[in-house]
Amino acid sequence: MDTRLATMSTPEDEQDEQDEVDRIVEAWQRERGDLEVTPLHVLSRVSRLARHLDLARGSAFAQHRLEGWEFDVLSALRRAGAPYELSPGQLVKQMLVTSGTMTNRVDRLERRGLVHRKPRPGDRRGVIVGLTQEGRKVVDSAMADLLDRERELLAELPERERRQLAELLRRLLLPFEP
Amino acid sequence: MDTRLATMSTPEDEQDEQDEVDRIVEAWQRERGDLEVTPLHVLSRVSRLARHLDLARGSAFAQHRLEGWEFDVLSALRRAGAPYELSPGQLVKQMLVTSGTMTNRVDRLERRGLVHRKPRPGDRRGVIVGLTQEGRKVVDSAMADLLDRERELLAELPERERRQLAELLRRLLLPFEP
DNA sequence: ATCAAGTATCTTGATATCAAGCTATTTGAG
DNA sequence: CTCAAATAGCTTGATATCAAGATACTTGAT
Repeated sequence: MDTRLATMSTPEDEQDEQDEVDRIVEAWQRERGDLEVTPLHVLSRVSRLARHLDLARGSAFAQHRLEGWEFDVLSALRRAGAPYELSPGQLVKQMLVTSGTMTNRVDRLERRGLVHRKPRPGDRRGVIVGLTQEGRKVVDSAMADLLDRERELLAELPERERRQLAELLRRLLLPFEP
Repeated sequence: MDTRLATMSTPEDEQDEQDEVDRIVEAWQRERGDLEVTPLHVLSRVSRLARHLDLARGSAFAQHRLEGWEFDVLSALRRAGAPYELSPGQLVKQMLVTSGTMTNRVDRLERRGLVHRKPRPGDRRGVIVGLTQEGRKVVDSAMADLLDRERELLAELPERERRQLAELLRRLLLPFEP
């Protein structure tokens, strides 16, 4: 199959080449002409980009011996501000994971000395998770590296388009998190 | 905290309210004024939207008793066109998973009668994975439901903005998949 | 004062995933 | 023709995740 032909046949003449999603949409149109598959142009790209981003994050954190999910927990505590403490329940809400998952994450981070648990004063059901000094050091340097890596990925787009993109994504996101 | 105040203080006066990412960026700016955290405006939204999309996909597939990863495999076979066959290696390349993962996925789909394996003619190392009739029926109806659900999510944006968004995402994606 | 309902966290069992390595087969250099 | 390297798919062991439910405590209605 010659992709140059396909490029010629697109309605708007973008100078850019096809990406994987363009090929997927084309295949669906060939196979199921009866379906309106254009939503894939936006949402499949969101999924695929998130997947690549996840892999990039993984490599940015590797130097700090951190998994992506470990960073997520530490950074939530870090940006909460001094004294860098949150309950497991608050962490669960921010990360869209189950409580069992969070128990496991905190267990592991505690074993590595990056966070500590303490009883919550006045509510004996409750626990407070806090950053250790080591934890804060690690998350601060990992965050700097993550931002460097993210800036590289965004280098494709000039400032104006970045803002546009952020605004369009916000509008899709708002129904989920008002 | 009163979010109405925050809305007033944003530099550009968008009529929309804050989303979770705006709050995260604000928190980082408060805690680490020295870091340039604006990349999060795009990339954290991509991650979060992908997560929500994943959950939405899950509920769209539930009626068909399909997991998201099962649909991914079936749909790759479906859009390959008749006779709906691909090698495990081709499936691995399309989905960014390891070969062990794919073996497991195909095993499970085979047990459910949605795909079948057969030896590849002329190469005795090789295997060909193909859709069964049942598999094709299931993926066709699941795809229709998925697109319905995706259209709902995109209802926020008029056609013009959808195209814009797709084009901006393509530019970020191209370096990964030329 | 009592107790049902709600809340906060943890436990258990199942499973999808990955990294690393294994086996069988094909390819290509000499 | 021979054999090292490449390729294709599978196996194994470890782990992060989830769903469901257990445990312990708090709140609120009566």
